[in-house]
Amino acid sequence: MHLTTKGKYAVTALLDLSLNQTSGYTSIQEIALRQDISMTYLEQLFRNLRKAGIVESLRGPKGGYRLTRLSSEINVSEIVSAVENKMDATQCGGTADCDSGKKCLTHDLWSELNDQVESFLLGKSLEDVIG
Amino acid sequence: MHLTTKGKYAVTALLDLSLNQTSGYTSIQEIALRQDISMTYLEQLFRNLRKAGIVESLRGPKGGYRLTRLSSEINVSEIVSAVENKMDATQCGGTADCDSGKKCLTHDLWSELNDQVESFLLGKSLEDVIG
DNA sequence: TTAATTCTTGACAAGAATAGTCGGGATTAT
DNA sequence: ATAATCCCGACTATTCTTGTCAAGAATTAA
Repeated sequence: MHLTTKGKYAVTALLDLSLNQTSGYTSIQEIALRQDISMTYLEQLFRNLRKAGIVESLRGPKGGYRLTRLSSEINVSEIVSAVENKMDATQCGGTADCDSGKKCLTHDLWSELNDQVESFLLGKSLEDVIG
Repeated sequence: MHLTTKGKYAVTALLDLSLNQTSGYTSIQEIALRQDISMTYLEQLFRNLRKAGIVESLRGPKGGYRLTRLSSEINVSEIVSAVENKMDATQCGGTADCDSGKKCLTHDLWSELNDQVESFLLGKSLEDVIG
């Protein structure tokens, strides 16, 4: 299971987007400055957030990004999943063939842990986090 | 948050130890063979498990490791903590000074996630995992 | 006592992943 | 047209994981 700065930056950036929401779009530069995150690195993350349908973009002056949904309709799990490689804690990636075809000793343990984390993050919307 | 093969190997090895418990000690080689884990890598992990007071060792022939407590009295959280670098999900490591002295936007979120994971793993003893 | 076995320790190395950079291209408001 | 901004792919540096290795210390069995 990995939760790295990728996921954390992404959540932070979207919270920033949510908090400073105007009628228009917010540029990556603004977010990068406010949250002290490398701008070019943020660009990479926003590519994935866009592919995942969490934000939409407009190019050119006055361009930038905005949320596609209300902040109450976007949960942390989908944000993290969009940018993070593998949150799955099982060795086999969930296929349960971790011990030469069979389930290994610890499969159910890590699988349960996945469920715990997943359901916690699913239940947290951006709005919830803002509090 | 990191959960890597270190933590998983450690739990697997201790489960193996628990399942194949005799009156004496079990060598790392046996465990490595049964669980298909690099022996020299396991040695490293057992150093930490020993420092953490989870296992005790005896050198020489008939030597090896054994649990210091009943498997019902050893939980997964302490095993993972013993070998894994940082399970803490917050950027600041819990000190809450993540945003130039103040709590960052996401501090409470990751802190809560920590608690979730921690309490889940604390509640799982080796015996529980064996089922 | 000697040899074999096993843990103990520290240093080293390969590979992968993260974190971040860079240069150029496409699009759009003004 | 020009400047702002997103878009994309490739590249690099650093860190972490995942080991390996060699030498040493302790213990048991013969």
